Amino acid sequence: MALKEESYKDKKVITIGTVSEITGLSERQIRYYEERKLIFPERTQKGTRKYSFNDIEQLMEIVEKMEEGVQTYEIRKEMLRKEKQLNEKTVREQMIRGQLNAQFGIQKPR
Amino acid sequence: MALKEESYKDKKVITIGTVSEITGLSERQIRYYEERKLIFPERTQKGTRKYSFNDIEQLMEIVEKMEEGVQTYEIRKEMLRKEKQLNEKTVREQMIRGQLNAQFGIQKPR
DNA sequence: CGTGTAAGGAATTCTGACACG
DNA sequence: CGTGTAAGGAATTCTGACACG
Repeated sequence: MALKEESYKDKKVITIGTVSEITGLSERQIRYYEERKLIFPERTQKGTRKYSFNDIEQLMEIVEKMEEGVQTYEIRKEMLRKEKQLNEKTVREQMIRGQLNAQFGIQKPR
Repeated sequence: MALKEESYKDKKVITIGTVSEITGLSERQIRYYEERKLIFPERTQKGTRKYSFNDIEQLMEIVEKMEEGVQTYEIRKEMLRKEKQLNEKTVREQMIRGQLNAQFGIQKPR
């Protein structure tokens, strides 16, 4: 798995002006979508927002939904739903892994 | 090839303050290494420097060299040398590809 | 609801220069 | 050579609010 590359995608290093340029959204819009809990930038010590490439992709998706007339609240619900599914999937996988380990896994030496 | 991921690495989106934070270098140092042609940030319309993750990695390497007592001029020479090697390799590969194409490649229909 | 805008302040970035060495 | 710093100006970002609807 390209873990190293992923770290670039998730690192919050981009200022709002640059995000605005890339996405074509106004800073007002970007801050508003944060208010509606659709994106979660980090803050520097002085309070400046920092976004990741992932945030930018998320914003692109939001733009598409908005163009379809979907409201921010609906977009948020959809996000939460998908997150929940992902969590359930992870739990399921870990349970299976746990059972496999119990039967065939490496045991601690006694 | 992970082209999409590479695009994150090469995209110039990070301001000098953030680069300074990540690398531990002062802004003065970062600007100086640019003056010595060791890194090549882009500029916004208003003149603000923008760096990529690649630039940050390059800076990390520069730091190591500097700690070994290597001067910026030497580091630059090394960079140019490596670049030249890469170019020669590419040319060589393309020549081989060209020859293969001439003998076995897809021909334009007559 | 989603977004524009003017307002005032704080933080960021830029350049050219002086300093030390 | 490599880096710190004070200087002055320009551009960025932030928040809370009013506006339209």
